[in-house]
Amino acid sequence: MAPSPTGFLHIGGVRTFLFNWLFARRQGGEILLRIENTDTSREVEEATEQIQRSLRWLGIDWDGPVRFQLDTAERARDLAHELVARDHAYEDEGAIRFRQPKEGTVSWVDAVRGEIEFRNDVLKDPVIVRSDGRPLYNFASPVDDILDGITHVIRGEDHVSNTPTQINILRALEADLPVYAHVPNINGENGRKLSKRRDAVALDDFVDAGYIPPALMNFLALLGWSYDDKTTIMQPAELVERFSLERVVPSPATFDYKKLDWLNGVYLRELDEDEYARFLETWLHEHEIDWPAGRVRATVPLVQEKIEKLSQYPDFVRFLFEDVPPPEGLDERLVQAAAACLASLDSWDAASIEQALRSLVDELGEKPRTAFQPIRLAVTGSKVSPGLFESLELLGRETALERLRAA
RNA sequence: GGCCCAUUCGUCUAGUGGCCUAGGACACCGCCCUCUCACGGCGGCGGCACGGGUUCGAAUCCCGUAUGGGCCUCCA
Repeated sequence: MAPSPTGFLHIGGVRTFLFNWLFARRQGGEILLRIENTDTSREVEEATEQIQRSLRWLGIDWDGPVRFQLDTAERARDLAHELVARDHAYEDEGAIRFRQPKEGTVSWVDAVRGEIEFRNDVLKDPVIVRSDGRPLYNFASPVDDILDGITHVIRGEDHVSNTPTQINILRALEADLPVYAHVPNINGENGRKLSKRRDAVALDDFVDAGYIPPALMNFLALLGWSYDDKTTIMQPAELVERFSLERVVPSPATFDYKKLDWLNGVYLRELDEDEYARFLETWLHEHEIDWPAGRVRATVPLVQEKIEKLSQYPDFVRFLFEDVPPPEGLDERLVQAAAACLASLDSWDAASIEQALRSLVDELGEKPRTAFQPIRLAVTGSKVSPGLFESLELLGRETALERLRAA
């Protein structure tokens, strides 16, 4: 995995890394994280840290220390001079250019796209070492691939046209070729390139929205890859067990945020309540919402089936943590009858509350559907809420009665 | 403009010449369940870009066209 430290990690890049990781772990191989920082002018401070943090959040790891491309600059320079000595490269205004073969073709069997062939005469002689002595990506990258013993290069399709040059360089260096796999791009919802302005693209945006790692990983894995014609839900371990480059499709995919929402909901519902509470607490903490942990934990059974993103949580249960303004225009007779009924209840639990309110509604000759709605509105301040009886139990008798009387 | 790549329901995909009157999932619509919302169940809508070949037979192979994309930096 070889990001350049020019900013936050783009979701398309995350997906490419995921394929690298799934492949390496599936094969029992090693995966390296190499930061391609030869363009010091574009380097963004913090980016290296942030990239690692994002990958770890998703659950992607790597073997050994992080490598930096600049660390091998000297070695690359030496090899460039060697190429000059052997007439495979030449000096040009202080820089060094690689001399492409002038005839014939260069081709490789791409692990996702099959055979790809370029004519050598359309390839330009690329600068491989700048006049200031720093190597450029198209040279530093294959050189590091040799140095690191890279067997498989899995990267975005935007690198397809760099590949013939890198292969020619590797051949001039008399090195073995790695297997190349060029995975498709990810498009935004309009089928065009993901745009920073219109689409959520930074991994942090997804963390903020309240997606959880295994759900996002599952979703990303399915963008351009499938296990078979039926299976959708796959935990990280299952993805590792099943991944193969042969089943990566060559055509670009459009990011479907609604499907991600659904998938995240599936994962959220599968969590046990304590895990769910931990995700909630982390998310709330990061958004500086300071609600008591015990009560947050108590809301879990009320919300787990209802929301599909953690970011929907605060609005959904706010009435349990903060005051609600008394609504206007409710059926006063009904609300006050409910208050009286609940005031005289022996035991304050959801089952008793439900039983009492149901018989009240029955006595009044109302339909449950229409009768419970004003009560919900008085108690939660909203027409949409968790289950009414469970909500009342958790709210406590005192507060519940206050709100009913105020309405 | 040159080179390279891609093209199955709105979206992600299954499909590697007969198993396809093209399967699944999300979305959407309808019904059921139901205290709202959700969950769940049942059903529905909807697709092989186009044109030529090859073949007894093509979503699958070949050619062309169209559309979309990538790259053409002393960026990565």
